[in-house]
Amino acid sequence: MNGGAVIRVLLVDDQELVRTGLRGILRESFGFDVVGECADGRGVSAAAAALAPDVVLMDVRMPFVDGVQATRELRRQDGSPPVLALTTFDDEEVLAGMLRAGAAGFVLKGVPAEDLQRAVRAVAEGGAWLDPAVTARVLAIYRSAAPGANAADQADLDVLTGREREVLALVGRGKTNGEIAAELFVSEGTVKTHINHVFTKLQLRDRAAAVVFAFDHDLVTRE
Amino acid sequence: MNGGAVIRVLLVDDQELVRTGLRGILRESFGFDVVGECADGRGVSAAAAALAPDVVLMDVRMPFVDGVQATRELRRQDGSPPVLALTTFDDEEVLAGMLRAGAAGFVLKGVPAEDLQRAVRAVAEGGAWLDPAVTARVLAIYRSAAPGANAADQADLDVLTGREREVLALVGRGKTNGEIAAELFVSEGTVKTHINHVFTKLQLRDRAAAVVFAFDHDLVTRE
DNA sequence: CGGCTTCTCCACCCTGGGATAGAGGACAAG
DNA sequence: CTTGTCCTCTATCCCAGGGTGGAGAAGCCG
Repeated sequence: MNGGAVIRVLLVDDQELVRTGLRGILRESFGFDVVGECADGRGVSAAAAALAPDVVLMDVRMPFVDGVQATRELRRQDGSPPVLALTTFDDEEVLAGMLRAGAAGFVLKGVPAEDLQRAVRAVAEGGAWLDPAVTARVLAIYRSAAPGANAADQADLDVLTGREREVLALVGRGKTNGEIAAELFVSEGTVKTHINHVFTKLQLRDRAAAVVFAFDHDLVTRE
Repeated sequence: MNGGAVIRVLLVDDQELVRTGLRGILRESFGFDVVGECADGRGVSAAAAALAPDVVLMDVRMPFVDGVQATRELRRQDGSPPVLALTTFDDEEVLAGMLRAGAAGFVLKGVPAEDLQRAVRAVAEGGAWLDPAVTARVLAIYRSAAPGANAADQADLDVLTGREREVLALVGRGKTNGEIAAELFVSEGTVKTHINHVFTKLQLRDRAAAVVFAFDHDLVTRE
């Protein structure tokens, strides 16, 4: 997208002063070009479409349309530039909101100029950037959801045979016995047998409980 | 723990050459003091207890006891120093393993010396640090698990009445109609009525599908 | 007031799913 | 070869759960 050339930046912040500051910081080190500015979230999508920036530097708290909304809207269009979120306070809700809205990075105002430049560059090149101040919280969430989170679950699961695990996974996705039978090319009776074994081994009452179990143990991937 | 004073570092890496390099980098900028070294994961806990470092710089791939194991063992003791993971390749499994083992940071070998110094300092001071190269993947996981993940769900849920949501939440926890009836002090027939309404409104086939729905929409808290 | 929603309950019917008790074949370990 | 595990399939029995249709009470709102 941008082969070592100048990085085109779109600034979005309601305060003129902040925009001026950002402009200054980006001009300090060559390699950046502020191609446009918006004073609030309205029109960001249009500006991005017209100016084709490599990255959008987006404030969070703004009048009319805030950064979260604007980011969500922008990211809905494909080919849209990545967003680097910019905010003064690292509120948990704001952090989660921006990242979930599709922001590729998150920096706090008041970081050294050099860090900001690095963040913009990282995001513009398709990477991600997190301000060290918020990394700890993101990590905490990551740990509770990271792949391999079910290390301890093995203890429960390894009493099951491979086929039983397979069936349980399908039960966990809400399938009926008939569907499971069709999917595995066996008779419905066989499915019932496997399921009964699963129930017995895991002390589950019915398939609803099995679905709960499957989710708790990450046998199914969400949505 | 360390009021602006020198940061005491314990190096753990099987390659003498790497340790030498790290020593060099840390000596470059004053403020660091390498108080000890280990050539593999064995003895890290003992060394940490004896030397009381502010941070442990831990390689991942090592003979005998690898970084993940060593970190897990170290972090089990309270008062143990934070661990900064150090590795050459950013394998997903390694990343997840170290962070889940309790590492407070993750850097790739070959980062600029300055970044390494910042990472060590951030972690030593109780913060966290992620190498920009791995930030994107951590963010991806974060997004799928972050608080407020159910913002868009409201659209589906608000077709339900309060009572229906209540019933659905209990179905989602694997309860039978009888149990739900008892819990809500109504007859089982009433529960059936509510559940049927839920099924109709949300186009769910049976209670297993309802459990899946409940989990997908965070109506139930995991475990 | 009359209409609307929500919550509650009842009665009927029918199917899917779960419990139980088998049995045979494939394959590996001992 | 025997034992054991796993996968497959069969054949009952029976009830919780789900479909349908209706109805009364309470509350809200124009």
